[in-house]
Amino acid sequence: MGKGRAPCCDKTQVKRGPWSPSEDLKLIAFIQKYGHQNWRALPKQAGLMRCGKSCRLRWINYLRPDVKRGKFTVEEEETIIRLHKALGNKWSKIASRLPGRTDNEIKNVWNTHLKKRLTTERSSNSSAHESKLESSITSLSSSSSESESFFSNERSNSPNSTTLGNEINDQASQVTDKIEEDSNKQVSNELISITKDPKESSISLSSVEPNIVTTSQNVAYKAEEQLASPSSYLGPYDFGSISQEVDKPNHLFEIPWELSNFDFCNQLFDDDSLGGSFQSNEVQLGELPASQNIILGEKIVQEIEARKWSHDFENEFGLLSETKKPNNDHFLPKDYAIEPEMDNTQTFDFNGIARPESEIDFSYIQLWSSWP
DNA sequence: AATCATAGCAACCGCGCAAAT
DNA sequence: GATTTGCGCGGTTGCTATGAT
Repeated sequence: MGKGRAPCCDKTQVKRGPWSPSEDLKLIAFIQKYGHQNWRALPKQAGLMRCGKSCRLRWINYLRPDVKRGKFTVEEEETIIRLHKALGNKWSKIASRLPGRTDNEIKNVWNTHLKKRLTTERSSNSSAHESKLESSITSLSSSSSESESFFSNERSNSPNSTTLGNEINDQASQVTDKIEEDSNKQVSNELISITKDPKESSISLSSVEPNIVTTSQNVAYKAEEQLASPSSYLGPYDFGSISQEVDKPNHLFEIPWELSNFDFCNQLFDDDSLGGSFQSNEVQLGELPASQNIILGEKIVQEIEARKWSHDFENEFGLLSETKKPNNDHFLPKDYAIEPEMDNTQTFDFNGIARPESEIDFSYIQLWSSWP
């Protein structure tokens, strides 16, 4: 064995392209139980034919329980615009100020919406009459960050800036100078707070940028609310905020919070036929042959599918008692509510096997039921 | 109704830095 | 200290949905 670390992965044997529901499930189940200390080793251990890099990306951008989906709020967009002005394309830095948003998502929003919008506003404003400029300046003074960004850029970047500058009267110049000065101060302060390592920084965000903190606090509060109220938080594919969702398939099924009691994974890992290799977190996953890991992943998926259809069957033939019916049907498509609400103390008997209490939290797992 | 253009977004690629050996 | 890989980041691509003609 030579120097350095082991090779990343066999590029010829990894799957690429869109992730399937079963792959998502395998990844979520594995990370829930074992975490992701080593992305390189994870795919093999989880039974995924994916590069570790791909797994990391999928987890961070899509499957993480705290990832926030849906349209960006006006406050978030303004924050992005401000931070982009200060930092440029430092998407991860910007994302760090927007809890629940990923750098990839922010990057996409910037490239598809914000950049375009700012360009449009610039061009429309550059052809405006003096009176309109004065009007804009008036509105700028009311601390619209987006407009601040536009205006300061306009003055410095527009080819017509000299001509325009001659048209602007002294009073307007004074106002814009003040705005730019304030804006630069604000940007500088943001830069300080962002570029400093949070662990080392003692700078209070609230002391430098009230608007951003307000936004962040809102987002943080919502995130906390979601975590504190499991029944209202459905994770990445949130039916509760479906009205805010864009470009999402309509047919989803969800694994409700209650399902964590079933912990079929635990049962699978305890299965004697697998040599009990997964009986505790102390087990070295690397010791398990890859083929067995793949079998484990497949079994997880199969069991979820079986549960889903079992439930559908019960619904179809009226075998589901009223007391067992889910109380969250209002946000779930009828056909895809997998399991009824369960007594937390009862163990789930699937195919005659009593299930132990769960260690894995599947509460936020939702999957596309129809995959292209 | 069919075709084409555009928008939106998930995923991949390649690079640089940090860390492991 | 040199070598090699892991990880994270920013840029880019390509697929899908939607709108326009």
